Amino acid sequence: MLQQTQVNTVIDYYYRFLSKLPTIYHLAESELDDLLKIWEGLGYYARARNLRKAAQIVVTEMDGQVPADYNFFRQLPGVGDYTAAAVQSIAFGQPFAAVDGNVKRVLSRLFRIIEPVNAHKSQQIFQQQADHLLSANRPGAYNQAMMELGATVCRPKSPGCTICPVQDFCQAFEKDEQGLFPVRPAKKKIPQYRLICLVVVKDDAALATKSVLITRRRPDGLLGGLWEFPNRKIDPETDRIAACQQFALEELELPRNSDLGTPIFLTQVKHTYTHFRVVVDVFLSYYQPCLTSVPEVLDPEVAYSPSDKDGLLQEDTELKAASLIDWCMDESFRWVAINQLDQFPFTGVANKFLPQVRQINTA
DNA sequence: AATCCGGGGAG
DNA sequence: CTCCCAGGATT
Repeated sequence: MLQQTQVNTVIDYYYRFLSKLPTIYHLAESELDDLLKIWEGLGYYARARNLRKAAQIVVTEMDGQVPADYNFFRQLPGVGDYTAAAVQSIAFGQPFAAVDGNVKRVLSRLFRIIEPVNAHKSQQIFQQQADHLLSANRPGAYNQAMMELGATVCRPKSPGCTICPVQDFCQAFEKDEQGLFPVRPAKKKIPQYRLICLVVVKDDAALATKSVLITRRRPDGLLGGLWEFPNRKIDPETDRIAACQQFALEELELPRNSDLGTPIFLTQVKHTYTHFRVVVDVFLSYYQPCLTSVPEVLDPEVAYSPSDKDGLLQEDTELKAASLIDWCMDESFRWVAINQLDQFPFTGVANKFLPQVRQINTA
Protein backbone atom coordinates (compact mmCIF):
# COMPACT_ATOMS: atom_id res chain seq x y z
CA MET A 1 0.00 0.00 0.00
CA LEU A 2 2.82 2.36 0.76
CA GLN A 3 4.33 2.11 -2.71
CA GLN A 4 4.11 5.64 -4.18
CA THR A 5 1.48 6.53 -1.61
CA GLN A 6 1.90 8.75 1.43
CA VAL A 7 1.61 7.19 4.86
CA ASN A 8 -1.29 9.37 5.96
CA THR A 9 -3.27 8.30 2.93
CA VAL A 10 -2.62 4.63 3.57
CA ILE A 11 -3.43 4.39 7.29
CA ASP A 12 -7.22 4.16 7.03
CA TYR A 13 -6.99 1.71 4.15
CA TYR A 14 -4.47 -0.35 6.08
CA TYR A 15 -6.59 -0.85 9.16
CA ARG A 16 -9.68 -1.56 7.10
CA PHE A 17 -7.69 -4.08 5.11
CA LEU A 18 -6.46 -5.83 8.24
CA SER A 19 -9.92 -5.98 9.77
CA LYS A 20 -11.43 -7.48 6.62
CA LEU A 21 -8.56 -9.84 5.85
CA PRO A 22 -6.82 -10.52 9.17
CA THR A 23 -4.43 -13.23 8.00
CA ILE A 24 -2.51 -14.20 4.91
CA TYR A 25 -4.93 -17.11 4.52
CA HIS A 26 -7.90 -14.76 4.35
CA LEU A 27 -6.07 -12.74 1.70
CA ALA A 28 -5.08 -15.79 -0.32
CA GLU A 29 -8.64 -17.10 -0.36
CA SER A 30 -10.34 -13.75 -0.90
CA GLU A 31 -12.33 -12.82 -3.96
CA LEU A 32 -10.57 -10.23 -6.08
CA ASP A 33 -13.73 -8.11 -6.02
CA ASP A 34 -13.68 -8.02 -2.23
CA LEU A 35 -10.02 -7.00 -2.16
CA LEU A 36 -10.57 -4.33 -4.81
CA LYS A 37 -13.48 -3.00 -2.78
CA ILE A 38 -11.08 -2.51 0.12
CA TRP A 39 -8.53 -0.95 -2.24
CA GLU A 40 -11.12 1.23 -4.02
CA GLY A 41 -9.81 4.80 -4.30
CA LEU A 42 -6.25 4.01 -3.29
CA GLY A 43 -4.98 3.66 -6.87
CA TYR A 44 -2.31 1.49 -8.44
CA TYR A 45 -4.58 -1.53 -8.33
CA ALA A 46 -1.89 -3.87 -9.62
CA ARG A 47 -0.56 -3.69 -6.08
CA ALA A 48 -3.71 -5.36 -4.81
CA ARG A 49 -3.64 -8.04 -7.48
CA ASN A 50 0.05 -8.70 -6.86
CA LEU A 51 -0.37 -8.78 -3.10
CA ARG A 52 -3.15 -11.34 -3.38
CA LYS A 53 -1.10 -13.42 -5.78
CA ALA A 54 1.89 -13.25 -3.46
CA ALA A 55 -0.25 -14.39 -0.55
CA GLN A 56 -1.45 -17.36 -2.57
CA ILE A 57 2.14 -18.32 -3.36
CA VAL A 58 3.20 -18.02 0.27
CA VAL A 59 0.24 -20.10 1.41
CA THR A 60 0.50 -22.83 -1.17
CA GLU A 61 4.26 -23.07 -1.55
CA MET A 62 5.67 -21.86 1.76
CA ASP A 63 3.20 -23.18 4.28
CA GLY A 64 1.97 -19.66 4.97
CA GLN A 65 5.31 -18.46 6.27
CA VAL A 66 6.67 -15.24 4.75
CA PRO A 67 10.27 -16.08 3.80
CA ALA A 68 12.93 -14.41 5.94
CA ASP A 69 15.24 -14.46 2.95
CA TYR A 70 15.84 -11.44 0.72
CA ASN A 71 16.22 -13.26 -2.59
CA PHE A 72 13.30 -15.55 -1.96
CA PHE A 73 11.03 -12.74 -0.83
CA ARG A 74 12.17 -10.53 -3.71
CA GLN A 75 10.74 -13.06 -6.17
CA LEU A 76 7.16 -12.51 -5.04
CA PRO A 77 4.94 -10.47 -7.38
CA GLY A 78 4.82 -6.80 -6.45
CA VAL A 79 8.03 -7.00 -4.45
CA GLY A 80 10.91 -4.94 -5.83
CA ASP A 81 14.25 -3.85 -4.43
CA TYR A 82 12.74 -1.33 -2.05
CA THR A 83 9.98 -3.54 -0.63
CA ALA A 84 12.32 -6.49 -0.24
CA ALA A 85 14.87 -4.40 1.65
CA ALA A 86 12.25 -2.69 3.81
CA VAL A 87 10.45 -5.87 4.83
CA GLN A 88 13.58 -7.94 5.35
CA SER A 89 15.30 -5.27 7.44
CA ILE A 90 12.31 -4.18 9.52
CA ALA A 91 10.61 -7.54 10.01
CA PHE A 92 13.63 -9.83 10.11
CA GLY A 93 16.61 -7.60 10.97
CA GLN A 94 18.37 -8.40 7.71
CA PRO A 95 21.04 -5.89 6.56
CA PHE A 96 19.54 -4.38 3.41
CA ALA A 97 19.25 -0.67 2.70
CA ALA A 98 15.83 0.45 1.53
CA VAL A 99 15.94 3.19 -1.10
CA ASP A 100 12.67 5.00 -1.71
CA GLY A 101 11.86 8.52 -2.86
CA ASN A 102 12.55 9.99 0.57
CA VAL A 103 15.93 8.30 0.89
CA LYS A 104 16.98 9.40 -2.57
CA ARG A 105 16.13 12.99 -1.72
CA VAL A 106 18.16 12.82 1.50
CA LEU A 107 21.12 11.18 -0.23
CA SER A 108 21.02 13.58 -3.16
CA ARG A 109 21.43 16.49 -0.73
CA LEU A 110 23.92 14.80 1.58
CA PHE A 111 26.26 14.01 -1.31
CA ARG A 112 25.12 16.55 -3.93
CA ILE A 113 24.23 13.81 -6.38
CA ILE A 114 23.75 15.34 -9.81
CA GLU A 115 22.11 12.34 -11.48
CA PRO A 116 18.34 12.67 -11.89
CA VAL A 117 16.64 10.73 -9.08
CA ASN A 118 14.33 8.81 -11.37
CA ALA A 119 16.83 7.88 -14.05
CA HIS A 120 17.51 4.19 -14.31
CA LYS A 121 21.26 4.75 -14.31
CA SER A 122 21.24 6.67 -11.03
CA GLN A 123 19.50 3.91 -9.09
CA GLN A 124 22.67 2.02 -8.26
CA ILE A 125 24.44 5.22 -7.25
CA PHE A 126 21.82 5.89 -4.58
CA GLN A 127 21.75 2.24 -3.59
CA GLN A 128 25.53 2.20 -3.08
CA GLN A 129 25.43 5.30 -0.90
CA ALA A 130 22.60 3.84 1.16
CA ASP A 131 24.41 0.52 1.49
CA HIS A 132 27.49 2.37 2.68
CA LEU A 133 25.59 4.23 5.39
CA LEU A 134 23.58 1.19 6.51
CA SER A 135 23.79 0.29 10.16
CA ALA A 136 24.65 -3.39 10.36
CA ASN A 137 23.34 -3.57 13.91
CA ARG A 138 19.96 -1.95 13.36
CA PRO A 139 19.16 -2.01 9.65
CA GLY A 140 15.41 -1.68 10.22
CA ALA A 141 15.80 1.37 12.44
CA TYR A 142 18.28 2.90 9.98
CA ASN A 143 15.94 2.46 7.05
CA GLN A 144 12.98 3.91 8.87
CA ALA A 145 15.10 6.80 10.16
CA MET A 146 16.25 7.70 6.66
CA MET A 147 12.71 7.60 5.31
CA GLU A 148 11.32 9.53 8.26
CA LEU A 149 14.05 12.15 7.96
CA GLY A 150 13.09 12.65 4.33
CA ALA A 151 9.39 12.81 5.08
CA THR A 152 9.52 15.20 8.04
CA VAL A 153 12.75 17.24 7.84
CA CYS A 154 14.48 16.86 4.50
CA ARG A 155 11.24 17.72 2.68
CA PRO A 156 10.97 18.41 -1.06
CA LYS A 157 10.25 22.08 -0.40
CA SER A 158 11.51 24.24 2.44
CA PRO A 159 13.62 21.55 4.13
CA GLY A 160 14.11 22.00 7.87
CA CYS A 161 17.88 22.21 7.71
CA THR A 162 18.10 24.22 10.95
CA ILE A 163 16.81 21.29 12.96
CA CYS A 164 18.35 18.55 10.84
CA PRO A 165 20.33 15.98 12.84
CA VAL A 166 22.74 15.37 9.96
CA GLN A 167 23.22 19.01 9.04
CA ASP A 168 26.98 18.74 9.67
CA PHE A 169 27.31 15.98 7.07
CA CYS A 170 25.17 17.59 4.38
CA GLN A 171 27.15 18.81 1.38
CA ALA A 172 24.17 20.65 -0.07
CA PHE A 173 23.60 22.56 3.17
CA GLU A 174 27.28 23.42 3.35
CA LYS A 175 26.98 25.20 0.00
CA ASP A 176 23.42 26.41 0.66
CA GLU A 177 22.21 24.39 -2.32
CA GLN A 178 19.35 22.49 -0.74
CA GLY A 179 17.00 23.88 -3.36
CA LEU A 180 19.06 22.43 -6.21
CA PHE A 181 18.56 18.84 -5.07
CA PRO A 182 17.26 16.37 -5.92
CA VAL A 183 17.68 16.80 -9.65
CA ARG A 184 14.61 15.68 -11.55
CA PRO A 185 14.14 15.16 -15.27
CA ALA A 186 11.82 17.58 -17.02
CA LYS A 187 8.26 16.31 -17.16
CA LYS A 188 6.15 16.19 -20.25
CA LYS A 189 2.71 17.59 -20.87
CA ILE A 190 -0.12 15.12 -20.62
CA PRO A 191 -2.81 14.80 -23.30
CA GLN A 192 -6.50 15.35 -22.68
CA TYR A 193 -9.23 13.07 -24.00
CA ARG A 194 -12.96 13.40 -24.34
CA LEU A 195 -15.23 10.53 -23.24
CA ILE A 196 -18.92 9.81 -23.28
CA CYS A 197 -20.38 7.54 -20.63
CA LEU A 198 -23.80 5.90 -20.67
CA VAL A 199 -25.81 5.05 -17.58
CA VAL A 200 -28.44 2.63 -18.87
CA VAL A 201 -31.38 2.35 -16.49
CA LYS A 202 -33.94 -0.42 -16.45
CA ASP A 203 -37.07 -0.63 -14.36
CA ASP A 204 -37.05 -3.81 -12.37
CA ALA A 205 -40.55 -4.41 -11.15
CA ALA A 206 -39.62 -7.67 -9.50
CA LEU A 207 -37.02 -5.95 -7.36
CA ALA A 208 -39.20 -2.89 -6.81
CA THR A 209 -36.21 -0.84 -7.81
CA LYS A 210 -34.33 0.38 -10.84
CA SER A 211 -31.24 -1.35 -12.16
CA VAL A 212 -28.28 0.01 -14.09
CA LEU A 213 -25.83 -1.63 -16.46
CA ILE A 214 -22.23 -1.74 -15.27
CA THR A 215 -19.14 -3.30 -16.81
CA ARG A 216 -16.01 -4.75 -15.34
CA ARG A 217 -12.69 -3.61 -16.75
CA ARG A 218 -10.15 -6.10 -17.99
CA PRO A 219 -8.15 -7.63 -15.14
CA ASP A 220 -4.89 -6.14 -16.42
CA GLY A 221 -4.02 -2.62 -17.44
CA LEU A 222 -5.46 0.66 -16.26
CA LEU A 223 -7.83 0.31 -13.30
CA GLY A 224 -7.77 -3.42 -13.89
CA GLY A 225 -10.70 -5.32 -12.42
CA LEU A 226 -12.67 -2.27 -11.33
CA TRP A 227 -16.26 -1.63 -12.39
CA GLU A 228 -17.52 1.33 -14.36
CA PHE A 229 -20.33 2.47 -16.63
CA PRO A 230 -20.02 1.78 -20.36
CA ASN A 231 -17.95 4.51 -21.98
CA ARG A 232 -15.81 5.29 -24.98
CA LYS A 233 -13.46 7.94 -26.23
CA ILE A 234 -14.90 10.34 -28.78
CA ASP A 235 -13.72 13.07 -31.08
CA PRO A 236 -14.18 16.35 -29.18
CA GLU A 237 -15.98 17.83 -32.19
CA THR A 238 -18.68 15.19 -32.57
CA ASP A 239 -22.19 15.56 -31.20
CA ARG A 240 -22.27 13.76 -27.90
CA ILE A 241 -25.89 12.63 -28.08
CA ALA A 242 -25.26 11.05 -31.46
CA ALA A 243 -22.06 9.54 -30.14
CA CYS A 244 -24.02 7.96 -27.30
CA GLN A 245 -26.55 6.44 -29.66
CA GLN A 246 -23.83 5.14 -31.94
CA PHE A 247 -22.00 3.76 -28.95
CA ALA A 248 -25.10 1.95 -27.73
CA LEU A 249 -25.70 0.52 -31.17
CA GLU A 250 -22.15 -0.61 -31.80
CA GLU A 251 -21.00 -1.82 -28.42
CA LEU A 252 -24.09 -2.46 -26.36
CA GLU A 253 -25.53 -4.25 -29.39
CA LEU A 254 -29.02 -3.41 -28.36
CA PRO A 255 -31.79 -5.41 -29.94
CA ARG A 256 -32.96 -3.38 -32.88
CA ASN A 257 -36.59 -3.12 -31.89
CA SER A 258 -36.04 -2.47 -28.26
CA ASP A 259 -36.39 1.05 -27.00
CA LEU A 260 -33.38 2.83 -25.63
CA GLY A 261 -34.58 6.29 -24.84
CA THR A 262 -32.81 9.41 -25.97
CA PRO A 263 -29.74 9.98 -23.80
CA ILE A 264 -30.25 12.68 -21.19
CA PHE A 265 -27.23 14.68 -20.06
CA LEU A 266 -26.55 13.91 -16.42
CA THR A 267 -23.26 15.59 -15.55
CA GLN A 268 -19.71 16.26 -16.62
CA VAL A 269 -16.77 14.81 -14.73
CA LYS A 270 -13.08 15.60 -15.04
CA HIS A 271 -10.33 13.32 -13.90
CA THR A 272 -6.54 13.34 -14.07
CA TYR A 273 -4.51 10.18 -14.28
CA THR A 274 -0.76 9.76 -14.16
CA HIS A 275 -0.17 10.40 -17.84
CA PHE A 276 -3.40 11.76 -19.31
CA ARG A 277 -6.54 13.66 -18.44
CA VAL A 278 -10.16 13.03 -19.34
CA VAL A 279 -13.36 15.02 -19.56
CA VAL A 280 -16.34 12.70 -19.31
CA ASP A 281 -19.87 13.63 -20.31
CA VAL A 282 -22.29 11.30 -18.55
CA PHE A 283 -25.66 10.52 -20.09
CA LEU A 284 -28.69 8.73 -18.77
CA SER A 285 -30.71 6.41 -20.95
CA TYR A 286 -33.78 4.36 -20.11
CA TYR A 287 -33.89 0.85 -21.46
CA GLN A 288 -37.31 -0.74 -21.95
CA PRO A 289 -37.10 -4.27 -23.30
CA CYS A 290 -39.78 -5.01 -25.84
CA LEU A 291 -41.10 -8.28 -24.54
CA THR A 292 -43.44 -9.02 -27.43
CA SER A 293 -40.73 -9.13 -30.04
CA VAL A 294 -37.74 -11.36 -30.35
CA PRO A 295 -34.45 -9.51 -30.45
CA GLU A 296 -32.44 -9.97 -33.58
CA VAL A 297 -29.68 -12.46 -33.06
CA LEU A 298 -26.53 -11.00 -34.47
CA ASP A 299 -23.40 -12.89 -35.33
CA PRO A 300 -20.86 -11.53 -32.90
CA GLU A 301 -18.05 -11.96 -35.43
CA VAL A 302 -19.90 -9.70 -37.82
CA ALA A 303 -21.76 -7.40 -35.51
CA TYR A 304 -18.89 -6.53 -33.26
CA SER A 305 -16.96 -3.52 -34.37
CA PRO A 306 -13.75 -2.88 -32.50
CA SER A 307 -13.45 0.62 -31.21
CA ASP A 308 -11.22 2.66 -29.02
CA LYS A 309 -8.12 1.00 -30.30
CA ASP A 310 -6.06 3.52 -28.43
CA GLY A 311 -7.01 1.54 -25.38
CA LEU A 312 -8.29 4.29 -23.19
CA LEU A 313 -10.78 3.84 -20.41
CA GLN A 314 -12.36 0.83 -22.01
CA GLU A 315 -9.44 -1.03 -23.45
CA ASP A 316 -9.59 -3.49 -26.28
CA THR A 317 -12.92 -5.04 -25.67
CA GLU A 318 -13.26 -8.73 -26.07
CA LEU A 319 -15.87 -10.19 -28.30
CA LYS A 320 -19.21 -9.70 -26.65
CA ALA A 321 -22.49 -11.42 -26.97
CA ALA A 322 -24.74 -10.05 -29.63
CA SER A 323 -27.51 -8.64 -27.48
CA LEU A 324 -27.81 -6.72 -24.30
CA ILE A 325 -29.95 -9.52 -22.95
CA ASP A 326 -27.19 -12.03 -23.56
CA TRP A 327 -24.88 -9.68 -21.79
CA CYS A 328 -26.44 -10.59 -18.51
CA MET A 329 -24.75 -13.94 -18.98
CA ASP A 330 -21.40 -12.27 -19.62
CA GLU A 331 -19.66 -11.76 -16.34
CA SER A 332 -18.05 -8.54 -17.56
CA PHE A 333 -21.48 -6.88 -17.74
CA ARG A 334 -24.13 -6.87 -15.07
CA TRP A 335 -27.49 -5.36 -14.28
CA VAL A 336 -27.27 -4.16 -10.72
CA ALA A 337 -29.98 -2.75 -8.50
CA ILE A 338 -29.15 0.85 -7.73
CA ASN A 339 -29.27 0.30 -4.00
CA GLN A 340 -26.61 -2.40 -4.30
CA LEU A 341 -24.07 -0.40 -6.25
CA ASP A 342 -21.97 0.16 -3.17
CA GLN A 343 -21.00 -3.50 -3.15
CA PHE A 344 -18.86 -3.07 -6.26
CA PRO A 345 -15.41 -1.50 -6.50
CA PHE A 346 -15.74 1.41 -8.94
CA THR A 347 -13.29 3.65 -10.74
CA GLY A 348 -12.63 7.13 -9.46
CA VAL A 349 -14.51 8.62 -12.40
CA ALA A 350 -17.58 6.48 -11.69
CA ASN A 351 -17.47 7.39 -8.00
CA LYS A 352 -17.54 11.07 -8.90
CA PHE A 353 -21.09 10.81 -10.24
CA LEU A 354 -22.32 7.70 -8.42
CA PRO A 355 -24.34 9.78 -5.92
CA GLN A 356 -26.31 11.21 -8.85
CA VAL A 357 -26.95 7.71 -10.17
CA ARG A 358 -28.33 6.68 -6.79
CA GLN A 359 -30.76 9.56 -6.89
CA ILE A 360 -32.32 8.12 -10.03
CA ASN A 361 -34.02 5.53 -7.88
CA THR A 362 -36.14 8.12 -6.13
CA ALA A 363 -36.77 10.23 -9.20
C1' DA B 1 15.74 2.99 -20.90
C1' DA B 2 11.21 4.57 -21.26
C1' DT B 3 6.51 4.00 -20.25
C1' DC B 4 2.58 2.66 -17.76
C1' DC B 5 0.02 2.67 -13.53
C1' DG B 6 -3.97 6.53 -9.25
C1' DG B 7 -5.14 9.40 -6.21
C1' DG B 8 -4.53 12.79 -2.90
C1' DG B 9 -2.10 16.06 0.14
C1' DA B 10 0.71 20.11 0.35
C1' DG B 11 2.20 24.48 -1.24
C1' DC C 1 -2.34 25.05 -10.86
C1' DT C 2 2.44 21.97 -9.73
C1' DC C 3 4.91 18.65 -7.25
C1' DC C 4 5.58 14.16 -5.50
C1' DC C 5 4.65 10.36 -2.48
C1' DA C 6 7.71 4.29 2.32
C1' DG C 7 7.76 1.67 -6.52
C1' DG C 8 7.04 -2.28 -9.61
C1' DA C 9 5.95 -4.42 -14.00
C1' DT C 10 6.14 -4.27 -18.75
C1' DT C 11 8.02 -3.30 -23.23
